[in-house]
Amino acid sequence: MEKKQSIAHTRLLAMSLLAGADMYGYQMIEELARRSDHTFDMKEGTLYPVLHGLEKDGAVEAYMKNAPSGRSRKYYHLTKRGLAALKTEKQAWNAYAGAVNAVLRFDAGLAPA
Amino acid sequence: MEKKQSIAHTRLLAMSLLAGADMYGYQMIEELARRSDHTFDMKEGTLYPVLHGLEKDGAVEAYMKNAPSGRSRKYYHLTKRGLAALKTEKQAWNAYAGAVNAVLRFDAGLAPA
DNA sequence: ATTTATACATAGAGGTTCTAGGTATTTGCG
DNA sequence: CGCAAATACCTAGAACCTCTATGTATAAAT
Repeated sequence: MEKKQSIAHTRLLAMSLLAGADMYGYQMIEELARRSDHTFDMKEGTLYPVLHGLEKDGAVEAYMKNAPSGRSRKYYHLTKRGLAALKTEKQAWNAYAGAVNAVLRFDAGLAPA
Repeated sequence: MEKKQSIAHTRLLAMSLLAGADMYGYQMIEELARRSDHTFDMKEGTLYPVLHGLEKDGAVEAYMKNAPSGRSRKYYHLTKRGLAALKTEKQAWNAYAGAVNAVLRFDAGLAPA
């Protein structure tokens, strides 16, 4: 019974990655692992459907581009709409994380007043 | 199509509440809303099954107690085992939140080096 | 040459939260 | 008092999300 890794907020993380530069899926997984110091090890079966969903929502646009090797890769670009969605989801994340921390602090006996 | 509120980490929040004092389910929902400044509005259909799961795992113990009104309430108490689980899940939350923030900071152009 | 890594993709399993419904007691209000 | 609202518990099934497992194909490594 392996423990599930629980990467919620996949959309947020994906859009955040694409805010810096266009990337292809496989690259995003590697970058995410690197930037999170391997806390995140997102699976392909998780990311690709999310990317397709973002594309359907108009948050990202895909285009094919050849690597120097000649290999074809599918790059994703964050659209203006996607940038707006990212901003919204960042705020939601901050509210969520802040609320969890508030509850945890409370139990630690650091209740305000 | 109402947006789902996504309260992951329900177990963590529930155990954290019980770390401060024994509580009954309905009270936990109210307390959670209060301490999170209404960021969390947990549903009964979410909490009760989670409490039953915690009980099955030995993380909490339940007992009935009458309110002054005479009404019977089911209180939950965090066990030693539950306290240990809380500690573990707190660390997991901190790692998770830290990793998300690291990725978000990266996109903000604050990459280290 | 054959294995490994890269790169994309989807179906189905398993887990989590919500919706929606049910039951019962207590409080508030006209 | 009578009725509505709030309190308090509970569960089944819908909906959603992530993982496992698998498939295909190309490039790199040995």
